[in-house]
Amino acid sequence: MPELPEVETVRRGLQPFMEGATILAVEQRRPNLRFPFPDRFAERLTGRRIEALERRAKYLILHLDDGLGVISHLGMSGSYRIEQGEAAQAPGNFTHERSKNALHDHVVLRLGGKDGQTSSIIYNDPRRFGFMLFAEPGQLNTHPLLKGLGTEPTGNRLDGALLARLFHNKAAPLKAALLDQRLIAGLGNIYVCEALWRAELSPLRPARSITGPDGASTENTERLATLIRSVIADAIAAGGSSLKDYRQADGELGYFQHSFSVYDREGAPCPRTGCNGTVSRIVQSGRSTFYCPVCQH
DNA sequence: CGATCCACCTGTCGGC
DNA sequence: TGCCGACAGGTGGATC
Repeated sequence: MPELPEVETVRRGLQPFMEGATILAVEQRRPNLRFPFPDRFAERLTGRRIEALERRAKYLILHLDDGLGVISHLGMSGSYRIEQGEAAQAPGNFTHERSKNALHDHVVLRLGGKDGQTSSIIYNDPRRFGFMLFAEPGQLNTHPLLKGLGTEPTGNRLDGALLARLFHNKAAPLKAALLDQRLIAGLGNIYVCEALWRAELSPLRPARSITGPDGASTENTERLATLIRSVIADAIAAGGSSLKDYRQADGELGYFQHSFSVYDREGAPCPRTGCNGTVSRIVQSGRSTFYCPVCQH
């Protein structure tokens, strides 16, 4: 269930195991996910040291000691889990009571940490919309999947003035504009719905209608920018709090159980104090939008 | 060019 | 119970 906050939560969970670790072995169990694995995938990873694990938008990027970049995207259903100890010693041994979920374990990385501990990092992805690709040394910034990405909604670069510039002359509905990764990178269906609800803005409204003439900042762009940042920050903070038990009994990386104001709450009363509206579900660009038609204008 | 749709997959859930 | 359709957190690529 990965939007930016979930991917950041995964990154924080993997980082202590990955950074500084050496890749001892790689098991690639099928030829492709959404895309074919790169040629010599396992071979080029084996023996390398992982220098850093970075997140950009919804992508995870491993930086290896020979300059190779590994770009990992979780798609709709991808997840990583960490196994330590005996269970991790036998990748491929899933014949006994290992759940049928193991059917979708597509990649296993055996790591030797700087502390001498070994671990297995397992990528699972039932729908296989995720992928792993290489960026050759020095090519990360020009990689086709990364070069067009817009501004991160973390930090302070996303403000009302930037949003106004991005949306100036955009006829597309706010919902579609906020999902456009070339404008803001990392927002997905859930947090777009939640941010628009917080900002009391209708997802149907043309993006350009909240900017001033000539793309000037307005109260609306200021408020929306602020609330996008806060919803993402809140979600990351909540995901982070679930990190303490990232390794559950089954070894699954647990996602924070979000409680949403509108997402997936069709028919529920609008939670805004003083609003007597009901959460609606409509379809925009083929995807569900949840919003309150009473207080979002 | 920009804006819109579809395709890619498997799993789950609700209705009959 | 079983079957069937709708739907799911994303995005590259085809098409207009």
